[in-house]
Amino acid sequence: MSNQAGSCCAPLVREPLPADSAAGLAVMFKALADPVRLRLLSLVASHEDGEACVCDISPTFDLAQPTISHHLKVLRSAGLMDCERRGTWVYYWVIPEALHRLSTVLEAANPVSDTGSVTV
Amino acid sequence: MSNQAGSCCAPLVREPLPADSAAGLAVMFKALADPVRLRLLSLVASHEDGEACVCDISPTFDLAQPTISHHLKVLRSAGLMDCERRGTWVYYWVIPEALHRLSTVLEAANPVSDTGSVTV
DNA sequence: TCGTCGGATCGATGGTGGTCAATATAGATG
DNA sequence: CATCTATATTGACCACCATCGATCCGACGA
Repeated sequence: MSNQAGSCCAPLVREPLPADSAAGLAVMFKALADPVRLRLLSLVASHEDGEACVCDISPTFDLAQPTISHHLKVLRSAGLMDCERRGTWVYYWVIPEALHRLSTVLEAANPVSDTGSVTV
Repeated sequence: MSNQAGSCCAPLVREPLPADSAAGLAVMFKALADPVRLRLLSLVASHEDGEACVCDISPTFDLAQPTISHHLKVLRSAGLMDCERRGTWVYYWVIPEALHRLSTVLEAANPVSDTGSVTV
């Protein structure tokens, strides 16, 4: 839910961002606006097979277990991750398309090529 | 300040994000975690010559003037924008390198090829 | 069936953030 | 100097959020 894919993928330096697109993007950026969640995302994404169970990544943080669970839920609600239960453990993985969309939105008009010349 | 350029530019899906890098990135993502600021950034960046004075973009929002000023300050403190006074008006512009860094960090390892197969 | 373990949910709390009215500052103009 | 305009700063208010302890649920093993 809350995935308004499609018209919100133009780099925001190219044309003014519509208000509704901005609202949707803000939800995702808000999910990234926390050091713990950034590290959680990175740990899961860079883990073997691109997925990890909570017990693998929890010990990395000096945080109570409900706090980790809360952050994972935020990332999942924002559409950045998904999870699945396998027996006793719950595995999380990153949704690459979500990251890709955000990456595209942030692309600069002139991606700092090595020419060094600016517009003119 | 708070610009630790260099080691924080590897896509976070490639390797676990160090805690200090995560803290720095979180500051920037936090600045983007608001619809008004996303639209402000986009309006300025897509404006003529890549810069705009506050009076150009303020009327777009139904917000009080101090609120706009506050959001612009957040974006500037995060290193995403800079500004300069020219006579009566203050002009803002986006720092492309900052956007580029964030864009790089969010790059997916496998940019969603159509194969659908995972890894291997 | 019972106890244990992994993980999610609930409720509370302290801190942070978005917003505004009021005020201050800086430049332009008379 | 007086005054107007454009923008920033201050202080306050309310909402939201990160965190925790307590509790609950689902799966496994004895």
